[in-house]
Amino acid sequence: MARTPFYDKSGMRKGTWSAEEDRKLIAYVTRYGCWNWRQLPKFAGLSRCGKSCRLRWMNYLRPDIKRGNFTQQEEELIIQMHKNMGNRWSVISAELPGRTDNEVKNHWHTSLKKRVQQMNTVSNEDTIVAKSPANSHISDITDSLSPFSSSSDVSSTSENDFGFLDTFIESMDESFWLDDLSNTPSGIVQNNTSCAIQNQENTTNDVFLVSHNHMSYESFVLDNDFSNFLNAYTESTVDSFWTHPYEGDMSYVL
DNA sequence: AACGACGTCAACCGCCAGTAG
DNA sequence: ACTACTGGCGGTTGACGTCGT
Repeated sequence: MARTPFYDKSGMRKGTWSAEEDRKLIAYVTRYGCWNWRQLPKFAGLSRCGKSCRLRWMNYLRPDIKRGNFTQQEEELIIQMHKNMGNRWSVISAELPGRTDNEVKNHWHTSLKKRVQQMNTVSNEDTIVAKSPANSHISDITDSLSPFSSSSDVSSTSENDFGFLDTFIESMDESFWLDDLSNTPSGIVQNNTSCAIQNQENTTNDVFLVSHNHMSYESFVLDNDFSNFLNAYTESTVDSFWTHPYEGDMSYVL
């Protein structure tokens, strides 16, 4: 079911994601968030385009994704909403907690579409669609849906595929979140802070990230941009800042 | 056992809207 | 007003699994 991995002309990897790539993406997004999908693969050490990373995260790796078979309740809701608004998959999936638009779309094309067509053939009346609750009742249905509903049939395949994730999460102790930040105090950037950063070992090839209101980030390469960073942020308040080890060609980063 | 037809779904592609400069 | 960039959306593809002959 997966596409054979290959590299395109520009050296970007395409096709099925490997477990190692998944681990890198999960580790990075969990730790730093998705501040810029296009830049993210460079920092995460992935030879993927940002679009591919976003898709992989949104459709497969997000922790709140519900897996397993669709319940009858979910299917009825999809049929009802599709009747009302057509192929608005993102809108429909928004009413199904834990389901992605891609998943809903696939399920429609592979299963529900034929079912609806068959029902329409059997009866000239609108069958189950007409009998389903009107739009005003959709919320009643969705209220009972949960990403981790016990009614969902979680397949063993999914469990096997995500075994590495369980191991990964188990290995995440407090130091996972604090190790870099503990070396570079966050908050107000002061001269002694800069000294502390400069005195760190192996910072020559580090990228330095500054967060603004947890909304945007700015990056510096320590050996080239450090004076710029000091001019811009000394004695100013920022949410957080930390170094990010980067192995490779630094011209690629900027 | 071998083969083809069909089903499934992760991943790709092109397009569009929103936003910043 | 224009351009470039980015994220998001929906349509489509391709490879593997399953089923029937």
